[in-house]
Amino acid sequence: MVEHSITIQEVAKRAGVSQTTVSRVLNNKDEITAETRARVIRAIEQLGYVPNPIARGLVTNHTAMIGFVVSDITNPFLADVARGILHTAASHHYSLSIFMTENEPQREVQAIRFLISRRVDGLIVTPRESDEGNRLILNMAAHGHPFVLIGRHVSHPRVSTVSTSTAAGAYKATSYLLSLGHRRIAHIQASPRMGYGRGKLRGYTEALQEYGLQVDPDLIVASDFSIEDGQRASERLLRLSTPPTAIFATNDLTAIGAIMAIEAAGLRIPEDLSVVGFDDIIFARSTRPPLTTVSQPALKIGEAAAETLLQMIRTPNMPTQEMILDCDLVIRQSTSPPRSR
Amino acid sequence: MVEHSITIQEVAKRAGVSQTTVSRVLNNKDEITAETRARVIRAIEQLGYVPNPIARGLVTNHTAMIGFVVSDITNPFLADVARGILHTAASHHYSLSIFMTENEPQREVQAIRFLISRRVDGLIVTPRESDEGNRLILNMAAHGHPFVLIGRHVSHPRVSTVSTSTAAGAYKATSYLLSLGHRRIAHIQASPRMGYGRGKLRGYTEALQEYGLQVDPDLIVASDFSIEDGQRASERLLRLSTPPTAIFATNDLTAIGAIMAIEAAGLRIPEDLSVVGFDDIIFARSTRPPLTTVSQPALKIGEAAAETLLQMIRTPNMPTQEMILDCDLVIRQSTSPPRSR
DNA sequence: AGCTTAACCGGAAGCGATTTCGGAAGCGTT
DNA sequence: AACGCTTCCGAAATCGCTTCCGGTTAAGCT
Repeated sequence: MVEHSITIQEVAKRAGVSQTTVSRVLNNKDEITAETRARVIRAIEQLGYVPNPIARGLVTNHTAMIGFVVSDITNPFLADVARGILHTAASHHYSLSIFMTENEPQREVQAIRFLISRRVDGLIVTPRESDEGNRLILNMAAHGHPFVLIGRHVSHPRVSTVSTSTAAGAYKATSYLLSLGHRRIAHIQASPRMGYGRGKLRGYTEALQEYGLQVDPDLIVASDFSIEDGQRASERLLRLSTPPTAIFATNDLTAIGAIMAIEAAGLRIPEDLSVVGFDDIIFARSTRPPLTTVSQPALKIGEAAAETLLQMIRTPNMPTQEMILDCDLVIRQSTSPPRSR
Repeated sequence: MVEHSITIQEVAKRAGVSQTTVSRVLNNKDEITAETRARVIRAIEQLGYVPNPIARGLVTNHTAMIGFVVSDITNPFLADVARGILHTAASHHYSLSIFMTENEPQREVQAIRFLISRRVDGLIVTPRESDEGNRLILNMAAHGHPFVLIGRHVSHPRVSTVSTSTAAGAYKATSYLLSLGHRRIAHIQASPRMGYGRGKLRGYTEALQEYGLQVDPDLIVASDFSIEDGQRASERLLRLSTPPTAIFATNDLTAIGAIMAIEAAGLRIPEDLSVVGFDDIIFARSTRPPLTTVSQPALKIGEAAAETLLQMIRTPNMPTQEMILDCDLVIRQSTSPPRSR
């Protein structure tokens, strides 16, 4: 249905040269007289010729497409990561193909397979972590497909990682709460099926231990990365016989859920309960009170991921990159010393 | 670098048939004996063969990719639209290529050109509206490329539209404020460079006129679709000699900005000032007070857009579709009668 | 038995680019 | 004048698939 678009042949004919020559000026290879080059360029412009990347891809085995498999584009943090990827991909004339897994384990595998069958030149994946997924990644990497993983690690020369120091971030957050005087600090943890939460738990634990505190398993609850689930998790916490005086949530979405649950219970933040989140999404500023949280450079993560992926595509035996970006505690008004000691 | 992947030839050899036959079972065309078909399928499975869509695309002139040009994937409303598109695209084995314009006029044109040069089978675009963009869309549609536009209209047999009754939604919102007793109702309008705000202004105006009120140009301010810009716009409103008692914002982002500005000015919501937004993003629930807003079925918009695009791709001379979905006022706690009359 | 027809399958062309190989022309050197 | 190098360009093969056209075989009909 789409009308015939002009081919390299027609350009060649018009310029009075061979396809070979046209191809050469297109990819400016080899030497070509300034004059013929000019003639070809003129023909290209007159005809409005645009090379067909499909045909090109067939022979070069490159598509100039990268794939992004993401759990949930609706999470503002991940949307920002996507924006970063989009930026650098576009600036390198790469297109981005997105696939959402909605946190369903087997859909990660499905996504990777799908995008590879579409012949993307490389893949960025975040953030689930399943054994099956890791196996597939390893397998595909062994077949030469480059990967960059965000926030998780797989050991193979064709897979790089960009992540953030989430453990350090969690440590900062928890320490801050401790320094305010809190002793019963709950942690809303990423549910095991999300992968991804190990570092934060470690940072949380270390901070507590440094203060000579035991971690109380009652104070650790699992949640999906959503407001609703954060709400549910917090309700469980509030029902405890001796509830926490502070909640450290695995991300801002769950923290927002916590805020809503706390408010619904008729308690006040931060007077009755402090809460801190993770990610510093834009909406962390618009809660009441504004959310204390650990910021992650989402845009930079995306850009870095895309940048290293493009490098890996360009140079096949590049050594694996391991980039770790910093997290910073940003203190707003959802935290204060506990009411009574 | 990517290892050689097996081709249809090897499958054919292994199954002891011709490529033609393999191709036929792949696309289940023509008649093939159950027995040969089984043999071919077995060969495919044994070899783990996956057809190369690049090669296929070269001859069929279809890529099974659709393009999505979006102003800002970071806007939760648009992220939800994207999710809807992703859903139905994936379920039809189409992949989605996303391009962001960041609301820069010329980048819309760039995005459309880019995606078409990549040979996508069709395009979904939202929401900017520039003359140049419209011209290009018209031009490309005339070349047979199918489009579906979200929230805007271009008249051509190859371009369909899915939109929402924003005028009716704005009318409901404004009427509600009027019924509460408000008379000075400001409107934060989508800045002209965003396109897209005409309907809302109309609904707003009609509601006012129905109450016998003039629209006061001082009460209409323009803003980009961001929290920050909504904040700035609201600050201007608050500096008015007789400020409004209610603000109807063009979307939830600007409404959130309004809430922040109002609070920063030491005023209370809804006692001193009511605010209503548009879209009903998830974070409209997490502001304090929760935001009264007009909901739009973002997910459905995306799904409908993708669905009609796929239909247009499948049947070249399908009549244009015009789908209009409903908006509903959802009343939360950011609105109340004005303090004094 | 002989002929038509339908069912099933294969050969080869072609999609639009890149790339290999080699040829022609121009130039300097001996 | 002959030779060898560059420099510039073209012919043709190739990538992996679909599709057109036609051939073979078996079934059906008279």
